Amino acid sequence: MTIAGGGPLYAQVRDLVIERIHRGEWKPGEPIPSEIRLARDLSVSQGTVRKAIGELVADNVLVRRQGKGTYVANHDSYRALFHFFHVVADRGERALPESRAHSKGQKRATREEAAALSLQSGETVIRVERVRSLGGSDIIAETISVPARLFPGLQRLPVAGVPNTLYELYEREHGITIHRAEERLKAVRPGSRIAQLLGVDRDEPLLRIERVAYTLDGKPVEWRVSYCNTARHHYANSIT
Amino acid sequence: MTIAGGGPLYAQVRDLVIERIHRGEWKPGEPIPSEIRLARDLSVSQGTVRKAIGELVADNVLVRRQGKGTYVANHDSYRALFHFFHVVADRGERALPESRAHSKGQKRATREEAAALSLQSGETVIRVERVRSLGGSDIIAETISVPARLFPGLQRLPVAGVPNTLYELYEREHGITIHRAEERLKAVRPGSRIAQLLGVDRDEPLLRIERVAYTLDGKPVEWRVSYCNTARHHYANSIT
DNA sequence: TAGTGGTCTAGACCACTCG
DNA sequence: GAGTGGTCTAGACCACTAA
Repeated sequence: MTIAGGGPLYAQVRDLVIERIHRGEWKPGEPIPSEIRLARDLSVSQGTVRKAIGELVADNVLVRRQGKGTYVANHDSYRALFHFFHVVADRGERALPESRAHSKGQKRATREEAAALSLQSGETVIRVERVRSLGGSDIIAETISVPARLFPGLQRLPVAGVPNTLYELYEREHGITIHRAEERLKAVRPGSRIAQLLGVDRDEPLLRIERVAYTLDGKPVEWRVSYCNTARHHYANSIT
Repeated sequence: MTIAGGGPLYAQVRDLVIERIHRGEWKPGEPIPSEIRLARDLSVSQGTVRKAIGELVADNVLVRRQGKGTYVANHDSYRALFHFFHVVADRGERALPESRAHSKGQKRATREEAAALSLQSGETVIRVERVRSLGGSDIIAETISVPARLFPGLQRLPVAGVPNTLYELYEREHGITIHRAEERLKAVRPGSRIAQLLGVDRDEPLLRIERVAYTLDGKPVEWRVSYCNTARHHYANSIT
């Protein structure tokens, strides 16, 4: 272990752990070897392994459970709900939305999609359109685009089979873990199609949320544009 | 040091450091004692001090500078720009806005202000209204409310003297450090006053940003409602 | 009781800053 | 060269989990 590329030992250990997770050697929800075991295998001290793991825990890649072990984080509904979904009712509890996909297809990437996802010109994307509701009201209309080449088999999934929490699907079926995302928000007037889907007037202001989602190794893999009716809901953000 | 209240030693050290900063014993921009010095004074090992300081660095309370020392973080324009100000031009560099305050007064808190700032009924607030511009265009109209009791002397500041980066003023003049904030975003139609201030039509959708800002010890000290013209700008958010 | 993560110590050496 | 933070080690003991 002391021979590998530059940087401190703990950083090399950390990168090795990331590498093994990324290669699928250690899968989401499963435990990784104990700190003592890893230290012995890599010929470093437990403290060094501990520092490496500590960084990955802070970064939501691993989860420690005292007395049991250290696990690869898996992105269940709870994480999806509190981490990536920021639309909340003005009054009432935070809740996971219902989803109803109404369109799904494989197309050549538009210029916007190609730019957001760093695609070659002419690459194909799988595009899903759906409406999400909270407390029975349709609140969000969104279009989701992913590179077809990264999601083999997804094109054969029927529209009705598109799950509510897509990031779980990406992880479970395609081994792709969404790790971070960048969002851009604007207030806009809806086009006629969006207005119809949400049942609002053409002059009702909507919150437009554009999101690019990235994997653990920093590659963009999903582009999403959501139009949100914020009459009785809002987008919540914590700055820490 | 081994006698104090519950919890691990490093947590007690961490809380003690927070306490000394909060009491003004160690001020923003100044160095705190070295790790070795602290360890000796508190009769703990350097490793324990190091862990305590590490948490505070991760939390943006302290800043480490190798070879020099550990400093209490100070919220200069740079931090204000990249940490708390999220409105960015669609094209072009990230930039700090210009500000022009046009109203300032001391009033009884409205119900909304009292709720946001946990005020007693009848308490007074200082209220500032201003317009912020980016690249020469007026982009944001906002109202800022703070409890008068926490900002003595602020009421005597003339409107023209309201600085661009208020959080620096809070810290420098009143010893109040803004540590975190909660924001709620909506798309709305502007009222006539806001429309006039920003020079937009009454049916132009605006992004309404409501913010409550908190001190290091978790008390709300500022309430801010901003209306933002997002025709050529957007609100940027990173989810990590 | 065995195995895991969590805390704490003591000491070594390295990298950086500054006088 | 003295002082600071940064890395690494070795070992001890505690707290929690599960068989």
